[in-house]
Amino acid sequence: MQYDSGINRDAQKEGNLSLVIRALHAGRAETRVALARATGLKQATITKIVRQLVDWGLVSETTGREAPMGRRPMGLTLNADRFFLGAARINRNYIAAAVYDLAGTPLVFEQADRCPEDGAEASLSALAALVGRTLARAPGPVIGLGVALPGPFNARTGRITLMSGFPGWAAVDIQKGLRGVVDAPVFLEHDANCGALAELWYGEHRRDENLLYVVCDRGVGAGLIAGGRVYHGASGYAGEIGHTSINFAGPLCECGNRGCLELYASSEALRATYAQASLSAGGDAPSASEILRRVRGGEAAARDAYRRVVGQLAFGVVGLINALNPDCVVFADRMVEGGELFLETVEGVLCRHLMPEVYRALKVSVNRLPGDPMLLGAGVAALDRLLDRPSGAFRRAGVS
Amino acid sequence: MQYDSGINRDAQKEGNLSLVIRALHAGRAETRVALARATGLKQATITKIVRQLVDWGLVSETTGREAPMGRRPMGLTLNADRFFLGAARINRNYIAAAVYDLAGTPLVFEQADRCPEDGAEASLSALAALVGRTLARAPGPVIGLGVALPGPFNARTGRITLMSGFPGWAAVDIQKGLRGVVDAPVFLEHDANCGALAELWYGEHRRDENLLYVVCDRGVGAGLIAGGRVYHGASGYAGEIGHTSINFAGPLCECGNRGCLELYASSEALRATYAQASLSAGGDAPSASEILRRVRGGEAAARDAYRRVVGQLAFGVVGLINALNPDCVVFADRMVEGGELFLETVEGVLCRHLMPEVYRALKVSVNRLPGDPMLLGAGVAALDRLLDRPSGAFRRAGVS
DNA sequence: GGAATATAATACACTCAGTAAAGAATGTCG
DNA sequence: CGACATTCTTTACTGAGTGTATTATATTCC
Repeated sequence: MQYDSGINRDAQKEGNLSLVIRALHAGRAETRVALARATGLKQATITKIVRQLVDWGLVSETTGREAPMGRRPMGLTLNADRFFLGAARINRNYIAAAVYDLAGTPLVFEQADRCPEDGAEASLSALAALVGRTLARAPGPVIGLGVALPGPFNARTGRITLMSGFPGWAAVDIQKGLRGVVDAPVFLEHDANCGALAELWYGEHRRDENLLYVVCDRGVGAGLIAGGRVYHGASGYAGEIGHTSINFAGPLCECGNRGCLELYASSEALRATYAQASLSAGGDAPSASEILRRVRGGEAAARDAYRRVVGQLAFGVVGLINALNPDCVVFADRMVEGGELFLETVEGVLCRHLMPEVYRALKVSVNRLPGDPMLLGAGVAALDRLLDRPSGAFRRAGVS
Repeated sequence: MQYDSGINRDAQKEGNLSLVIRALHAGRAETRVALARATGLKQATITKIVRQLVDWGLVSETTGREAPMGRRPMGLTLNADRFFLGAARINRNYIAAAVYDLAGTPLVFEQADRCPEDGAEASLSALAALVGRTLARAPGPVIGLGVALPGPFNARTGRITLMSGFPGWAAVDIQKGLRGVVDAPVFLEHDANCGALAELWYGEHRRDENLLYVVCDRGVGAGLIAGGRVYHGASGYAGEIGHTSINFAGPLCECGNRGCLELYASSEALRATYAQASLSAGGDAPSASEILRRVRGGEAAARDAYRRVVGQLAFGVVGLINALNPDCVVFADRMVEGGELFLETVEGVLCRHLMPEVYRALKVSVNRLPGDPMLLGAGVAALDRLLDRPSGAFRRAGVS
């Protein structure tokens, strides 16, 4: 396994380029002097680097804001509309593709239902076609394609390693299957990590280095950012908390374990809890979306069931927070759509079960990004990795 | 907050120096060519760097092993006995100090009982005196002092932030208190992280990048290595799993939560379980050490109690493993001293409660380092951080 | 207005970490 | 011995970052 690799002259330059681009994107600096301060590099160096970025068309100079004294600094802005990011997503229910600009604005978006019975080969072809169509409508050069996968994957082989509901997918090389339709590098990422990245780049937590992104719909998973970088763990299973037991005497799960979090905190759990509580076992249990509508509408039984299930989700997340001590936790996906009751319940549980010192320092929030945050995050994942070698990404595409 | 800082020429050089030293220490390369391959740097560069290290006295050339053809390579060895590491530890029960060489061999060791009633100021003075005495007996230059602390601390202020059994300690600046008695930089680290570092540098897991080090005695905690670096989390509380609830209907804990792991998996829990099971509630419950002796001796009641408590510990760790997906888990401290029964029990629980893909890739082991692994780890913590700027550490001390 | 001052950005010579290329050193093999 | 093969060093070179002086542009104060 390749350990850390040495810093040759190339790595030095690329690293500093990346650093400057990231600082500009995050709004951590808007002038050359500020960049020098933020990076620790000297002004002369920043001048050189910025000139490079301006040459590529990635950065523009604007009239800077007023200064109390001295020469007014030139403002620097990342041009969001000159390079574009491709994004794709495979889900239990659908496949989707999009093109984003560097500000995270979706410019093209397409979605299609997934046909699980089609088999992996055919589904991958369908996704490739969808992606090809979408990226063809991009208004400019697409520098990379990110793919949000519904579960852990093997980064070396480009294959999903485990995912109920995706039989046969372990046999297809997703990265390879998409490389043909795109004239840019393709990057795979777990969708929960995509969500975390989207939050880190475009959400309310851009300054945080340690972020926990909890996804809860039919399953429960988490994306992890540690020290500003995605954390995958040894084999890509970091954050797979859905099958962590929160009750060792609980009911049997399909995974063979007992009392898994998914049995207590998921859309299915919500349906079961609601059906049982409302005693309406006569008819079919309403869908999770319907129950969530009733929660927002104020129906007492729905709210009770929701409170209970969300409380159990929060209880499961307590263990994660104690393990990771993140700066912030963001919840996302369908289960958060119960209105203000969600955060109320979660914060109540966290307050009771976390150590006070940890709870006080913790920021808890719900996804507020418009659109599909994990699809956006797929684009971010591509950008994040492209910034390991910025010149490779922007120089070529910039010459137009 | 200082984000990533730019790579100036200095950082480049120091980074590559560090990389070479780490590669040599880990035995990942023993010749210049191997170093070039391992780091990605060119041979000419390695020649320069190695010359520097030889000048400092850190590296020696040996007669290399035979080669099938061509010139025989010169072997390179890290001189373990030219620079030395100071280590200190504060614990519930004792304070300790030691001097290690770079091979992790203890050369000087002193220990003293802690007097909790003395107050923080006096205890710190006692520790400082102990450290001073110990380091004075070092056979050569001590390049840094690492201090293993019994709980989370604030790296900025040098203060313990929370620790039951350490009243008043939040008010004293430990780093400052020790800086006076040592003519070298002082570094603080959580003792669980120290253990993890010791395992990473001198244990059986030197090639692993993600390591989980579980410490269990009167309390339960964990040290985390992510991507080869210690992971602290947002405020140093990462790995504090002792007060994670594994049973939301469990008994009340002193922390205010219910069913905390510490109530089920600790030396106190072992005593309680054993006392209850053996029905010997008439007399005093035997000490944990005594029970562990009986476990090794084969007493059925002791083994039953031990199995149960260790099983609960493992159950608590399952959540951590699912969250982090480490390459390996190492258990340490008093609770592992039950002989082969420990690993048997732990592996049984992990096998049942982890996802098969995660369990299969996971290495589980028990601390086998001689002596006090966390005291050794304190020294490693110092070394690890000194290697952020190797020239600062070795150049000065090398001129003798 | 004009001088003094302050801040931003650039120009230019310079430093030195890393490198390409050639050569020296040291081994095996026929 | 000479023909390889491999390791290590030397030399001249490249170029990223930098110190310093200079230029550009603002405010302030007389």
